[in-house]
Amino acid sequence: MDRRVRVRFAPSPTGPLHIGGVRTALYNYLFAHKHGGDFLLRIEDTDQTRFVPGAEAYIIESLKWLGIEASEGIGFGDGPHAPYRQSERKAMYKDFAMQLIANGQAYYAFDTAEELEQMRERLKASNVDAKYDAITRGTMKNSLTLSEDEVNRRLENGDAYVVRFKLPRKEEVKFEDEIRGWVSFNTNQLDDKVLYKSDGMPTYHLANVVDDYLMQITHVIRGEEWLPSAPLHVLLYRAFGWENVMPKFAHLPLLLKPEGNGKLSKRDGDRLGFPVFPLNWQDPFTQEPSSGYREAGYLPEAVVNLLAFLGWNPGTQQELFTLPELVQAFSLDRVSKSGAKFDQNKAKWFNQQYVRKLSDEALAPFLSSALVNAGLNQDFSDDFVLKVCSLVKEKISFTKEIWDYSNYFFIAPKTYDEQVIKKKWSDKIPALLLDLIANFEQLDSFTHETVEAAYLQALAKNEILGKDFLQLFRVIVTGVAGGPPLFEIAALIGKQETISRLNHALTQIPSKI
RNA sequence: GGCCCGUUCGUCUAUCGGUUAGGACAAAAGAUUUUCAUUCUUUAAAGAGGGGUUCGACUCCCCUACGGGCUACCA
Repeated sequence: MDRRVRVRFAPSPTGPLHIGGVRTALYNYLFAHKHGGDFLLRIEDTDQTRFVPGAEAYIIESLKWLGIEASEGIGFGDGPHAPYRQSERKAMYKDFAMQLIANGQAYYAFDTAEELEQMRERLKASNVDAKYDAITRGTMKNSLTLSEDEVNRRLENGDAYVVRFKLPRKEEVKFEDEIRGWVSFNTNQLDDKVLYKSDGMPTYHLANVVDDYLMQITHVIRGEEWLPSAPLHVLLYRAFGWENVMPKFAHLPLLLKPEGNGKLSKRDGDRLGFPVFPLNWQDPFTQEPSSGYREAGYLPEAVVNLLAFLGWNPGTQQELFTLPELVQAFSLDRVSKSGAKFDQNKAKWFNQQYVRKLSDEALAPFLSSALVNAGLNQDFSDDFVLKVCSLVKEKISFTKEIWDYSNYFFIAPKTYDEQVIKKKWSDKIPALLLDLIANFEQLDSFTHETVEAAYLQALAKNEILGKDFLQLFRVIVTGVAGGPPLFEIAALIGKQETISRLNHALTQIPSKI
């Protein structure tokens, strides 16, 4: 039985999507495209208490920024299974819960929070696992212990109830995980999970299984944190009689904190010195900001590439992959089993590779927006900006660094690298600068070749060696000790500006020594 | 605590019983670059521990240790 591959990414809108979630979405996307299938985005908003305004839009914007486009679902155009937001599917879950009750696979439970608490306290005191299971269910207030009349009375009365799954006793549940191989659990360890909550919403377990069934999902690719509840899901498919179309499971290794302990969490925010979110985010309740990859100067292609390699590799030496290339190369059996720590250095390297590949035209907007911020955007031509990009491109690792490395093209330096001044300035310098200025004045064509020739001529005349002056010359023109080839910088900023900077140095620097 | 999953250089990883255990990032050294960056060359760096199975184990099995996840009317 060959079914069209259909996978889904099903986040909860409880905050910004963190990169672990992004990677899960990416692997789903890659898998779907690899097999010519569908990738859908479903929003699992069954917990109304944790709903965060803006989170859903954030998730969609993040995926779009990264190019991880869904073929159907919220934000990407509804498909045949709309709605894709579980809160809007609310009505249909109850029927499924009732179906299970009718089959004797689930039951009503009327226990209050206090009663549940008491039960747990009691069991803990006697050193027994505190769970609502085959043993304890007989001591609680549910449709298994209460008379039919009493249950009906309570239901008619509108008493609060939940629907719990009646877990079979001492049963070995096995399934073959696409990444981990055979995994088995004993139902003794599990509890009678709530399937349907007293607020009329399903829990994750019910909604997830029902929706995956209805949406004809063939592969469930999700984080390892779901592994312990996978047997419950398997049992649910059985209880519904859907075992023949049960999706295959693939539980992804977790993304760990770089400093060692624990999985990367939303709460890590900026504490780690690198973004854990794709986009900037501000918590609507606390106003607390969190930074994102986009704003930190990462390119979406780089983020996709580096995330793909956290827990997967192609088995070849190739490390740089475009999204289509990843689709080609991806396979679940090359996903590793153990958690991966995020490595900031490697992330930076990936980004650097992509920044270098950028055309000047593609890089220019990042510089232009910095110019707008500096109020200088009117003063320079597109062509000039493009040339600056070309010169500075290989110096930067992140797009947002471009201004730091190129501001002297637009603004004459106000300060000079002190170490270089201290080391290289001497009494012979002013005369040399004067000659340089004179030579430059005579140039009709101000190119890096003519500038260099004029520079060499002045050096020779003053009997100064290049190694004693070039870096000082650089500092005089740019203010800083490093950068692209100096004569090209001079040629770009032009004759007048270069001369003006020399004059400025002549008047400013001697007084500072 | 219980259950489940995992464990190769500092980090991401290759290896699917026989290799001098390979690559990348980071680190160190050198060359190139008038500078910085780049680039190139080189160096250092790993199978958690203990038992088996086998002619042979990083690879298969068991135990221990360690790490992680789950243990809600959260997902």
